[in-house]
This record gives sequence, C-alpha cells and structure tokens, in this order.
Amino acid sequence: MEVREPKRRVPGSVRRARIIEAALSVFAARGYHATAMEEIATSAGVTRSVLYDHFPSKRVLLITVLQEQNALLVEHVGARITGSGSPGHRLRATFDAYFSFAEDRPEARCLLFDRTDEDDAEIKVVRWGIRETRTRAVAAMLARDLSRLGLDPGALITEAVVELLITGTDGLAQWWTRHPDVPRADLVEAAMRVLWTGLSQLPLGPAVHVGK
Amino acid sequence: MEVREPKRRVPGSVRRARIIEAALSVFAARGYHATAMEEIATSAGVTRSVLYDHFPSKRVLLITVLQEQNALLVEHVGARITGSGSPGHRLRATFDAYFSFAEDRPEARCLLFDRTDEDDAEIKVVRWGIRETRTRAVAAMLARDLSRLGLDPGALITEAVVELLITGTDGLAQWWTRHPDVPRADLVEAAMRVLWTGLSQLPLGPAVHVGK
DNA sequence: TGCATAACCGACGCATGTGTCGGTTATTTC
DNA sequence: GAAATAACCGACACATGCGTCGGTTATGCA
Repeated sequence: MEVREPKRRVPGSVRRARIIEAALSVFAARGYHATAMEEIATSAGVTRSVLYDHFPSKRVLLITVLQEQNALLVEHVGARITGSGSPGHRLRATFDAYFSFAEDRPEARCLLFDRTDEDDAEIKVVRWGIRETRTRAVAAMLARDLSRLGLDPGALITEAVVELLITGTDGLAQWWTRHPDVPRADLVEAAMRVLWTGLSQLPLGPAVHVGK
Repeated sequence: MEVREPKRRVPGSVRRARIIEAALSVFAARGYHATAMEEIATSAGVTRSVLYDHFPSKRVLLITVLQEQNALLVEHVGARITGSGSPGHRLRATFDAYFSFAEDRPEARCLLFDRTDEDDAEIKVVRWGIRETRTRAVAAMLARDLSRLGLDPGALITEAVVELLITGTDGLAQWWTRHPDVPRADLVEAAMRVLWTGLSQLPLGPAVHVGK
C-alpha cells in the first residue's frame, strides 16, 4: 500500500503568499510571456486552478508581485540611508543599501529593473509608474548635491543624470550576479570611484591636462 | 472592377533584407515571445510561409537580426572614435558615437541592450557573447585611462566599472527615447559631467583643480 | 516561345497555454 | 457530529502560434 500523505490544507493567506513567492521566482527567471501558470502552480505546490482562486489573471498576478516587491525595495533602501552626513557619505550609503537589496533578493531586483514585457499596455503602465517614482525619489534625495553641481532639480537634464545613476548602479548589480564572490564593499567602492570621483581623477600621478 | 496590382515578385536577397528589417521593428517593439511571425510577415508585405523560405525558425531569425545589428553598431561606433586625442576627448567622442547610433537606429539599440529573452538557452548564448565582446572592446579602448586610475585592465573590478559605464550610458539613451527633443550634445554633456567629472565636483568654481 | 527556377501562398497538424466550471474533501464552527 | 465554508482539483473550451507541405505563378533564360 502507498503511504498517502494526509493532504494538508493551508489557509488562504498562506497559500497566497506562497504563490506570490513562486511567481516572483518564475517570472524573474523566464520573463512574463515565457512563464506558464502551470510552472508557478507547481512551484507553489498546488494546481493551476488554485492560482485563479487568488488572482483573476496572469497579468494581475505579475502586477501584484511587482508592486509588492517594489514596496519591499523602497522600505529596504529607505531604512538604511540617513538624511544626515556629507553628500559623499549619503551616496555611499545609498549604493550600499541597493547592493544589499540585490544581494538579499536577486529575483526581485531582476524583475523590477530588467526592462521587459513592455508590450502589454496595462503592465507597461505599472512598470512606468514604479520607474517614475523611483527616479523622483532618488532625485529628491540628491537634490541638494545636484543643485550644487549646477543641475537644477526641475531641469530635464537633471532627470537624465539621475537615470544614468540608477541604470549604471543596477548595471553593476547585474554584473555582480555573474561574479557573486566579489564582496559588496568592492562594488560600493567601484560605484563611488566612477560616479562620485569621476574618471578624470588621477590616482597618484601629477595633474591632468584638460583643454587645448 | 478592382485594379489588381500585377503582383510583383522580388529577388530573394531583397526580400530577405526586408524581412530582417521588419523583424527588427517588431521584435524591438514587442519582445521575442510576444511577437508572432504573422506580424513580421505582414510588416514585410508577405505571408508567414515566406519567412520560413528564408529562415528555419523564429529563433534563428532573431539571432540573425541580433548579430547583424550588432555588427552595424560596432561599425558605427568604430568609425567615429579616434585613437588619438586626450582621454577626455576620446570618451566624449565615444558617447557621441553611441548616442548617434541610438538616434539613427532606436530599434536596434533597444533590441541589443534591453535585457530580455534570456529564457531561451540558444538566444542567451548569443546575447551573452555580444555583451561580452562589447564589454571587452570598451575595456580595451579605455585600458590606458583606466590603468592610470589605478584600475588594472585584468582586474575583475575593472570589468565591473566598464559595465557600469555601458549600462549607465545606455540608461541615458533609454531616457532619451522618452524625451526626444533634448539635443544630443546635451546628453553627451550630461554623461561627461557624471562619468568623467564625477558628482563630487563643484559647479561654477573656475578651473577644476586636480593635484597640486 | 517554352522551360526551369524560385518566389510566393493557403491550409493543415500539433503543441502550448489561459481562464472557467462543477465537483470533491479537508477544516472550522456551532 | 453535522452543517457550512473554503481550499483544492480535473477536465473542458477556446485561442494563439509555430513549423510543414504541396501547389501556384511570376520571372529569367535559352
């Protein structure tokens, strides 16, 4: 005779959480279109139908995951940057906070930052919203420093600069996933080196000549 | 009576080129999984079957487009950066070359740089190859400058810095697609401001003092 | 002009995948 | 311990889309 597991049931809220966790993994690994609900269901230890008891559609499931993980990101970063300290220290703290998030939740980072699935109108709106508030948040945080650089907080080009900062930093995080052994501190150092110090700076050599 | 177009036929090479052009557009707009061969065919003014007279599968079609457009990118950028000039000028020229490519062929930029479709093993290999040679090429180009900054060309962290440069620059290009009215020169200026000068620098102070 | 080639098409088979519906059974509550 | 609720499932309907195959017709060439 087969030893039949007594088929435990689980309260809805728990199941829902497990589905979201599973969806995060699969969506991050395969992308939206390539993931089948079947795979999420299996990974959550349940049948496909159950997913539809909790979410009306695949699209809504993704959007839910997106928003939830973004909230986690905001909370994570917000919790570990201080309003005080020198601009340099603030920026360093921000890099460290983001890389620490990327370390803790690599799948969330992937899902939130890798540009994909922009063909679906509804998903696109959500992603753009997240992206936009993110850019604004960073811009606000750096407002003081940026304006000292002659970059007006309202100016278009300032927004562009912030976008460069964000995507560049995330590019570093992406690279990190392929070289996980590099310690986080080294990444922070590299980011500071480029974005804060700038490439023009010489290490120990004499002065650099700019201009003709 | 209907005016029947005499149903012109077109030599295979031309048709092939048109298909590739159409595929570029649709793939860039929708992403790999979301595009139907039907759409590419229609856009190329032909039936779906014809696509299979030229390419054995959707996957190979994408890979072909990828490689072809990447070759164009390499050629475009390579043609307008000089080996001579000060490091700052070389970097500036590179930014300008890349943004000019993004301006000319926005779809190619999107397809080549937006990270997507990594679920398909075969496509993944191609994308990673392209990405890798790109990183190496930039690293080689900046080798002198980077090593003057204390970044050893062979060191891992140098690779990371290059990755930051590339993704950050492309982030700027992405932003540009949403704000097309900004002149290219402004983008180049912004990129130089952040990546070359660095955020720590003060704004309108007269000369930049480096060293003593 | 007639033949060979190559561009082109319509329709089919097959696979995959979403969302729905009715039914079953564990769990809770009174 | 019986009724109500809520978790769970299997199977179906329907849609989409890839790749194939045999046939048709324009075009170039002898």
